[in-house]
Amino acid sequence: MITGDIPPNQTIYIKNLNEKIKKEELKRSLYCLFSQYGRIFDVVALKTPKLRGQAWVVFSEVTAASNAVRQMQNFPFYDKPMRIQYAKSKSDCIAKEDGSFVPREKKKKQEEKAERKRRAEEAQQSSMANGTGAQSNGGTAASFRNANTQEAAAPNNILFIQNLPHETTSSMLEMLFQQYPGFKEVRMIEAKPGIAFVEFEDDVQSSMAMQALQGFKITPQNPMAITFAKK
DNA sequence: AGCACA
Repeated sequence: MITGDIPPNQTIYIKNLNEKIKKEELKRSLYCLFSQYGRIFDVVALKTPKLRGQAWVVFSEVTAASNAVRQMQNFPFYDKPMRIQYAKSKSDCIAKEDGSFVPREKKKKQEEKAERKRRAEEAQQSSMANGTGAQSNGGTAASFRNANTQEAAAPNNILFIQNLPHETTSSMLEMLFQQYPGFKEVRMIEAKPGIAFVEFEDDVQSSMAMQALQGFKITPQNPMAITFAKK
């Protein structure tokens, strides 16, 4: 198992990222790519010699992180398969929320280790208690994501689009999606307004389109919620 | 390969 014995954490650690991608673009793309699994609090990436090619994505829920670890394992991202694990420690932005944050200063390695351990234990405890602190802002793409958080779909060349205005036509969606490589077709169902399926050649191309158009608003009230279609 | 938050 690639996750080894690292306990579940709401933050995932990603390595084997393409080091040529600029930090800001990398963070944006990771944000888009992983928002399908749940609400993201933060994406951390540094280009220092020790930390390039790696990133942390902080989710609001451990379940979202678990889906992401499973489903996106080895996903080809900028031509390199992502290697994903749970992070080894709690992210600062989480610690700040739950009050356990202590600004770090230079410490000896011994103390550092002890602190790691303490934090990991804390993380497990709080995932047991499982009080959900995330408030949903109903009506946005977030609520659709939440619906999919427990059972996320694996990457697929077909995208499932929700929250479209009922007036949306397939030619409108074609205009939007055909600008991305690998586009094949849009399918809508008369009897089910508000949703659509968009097919691409493969799942790399479909996920690039998903990243680009996630949350796209046809009207201000209708941010698109894009997930992979279920197989 | 590499586990941070400036």
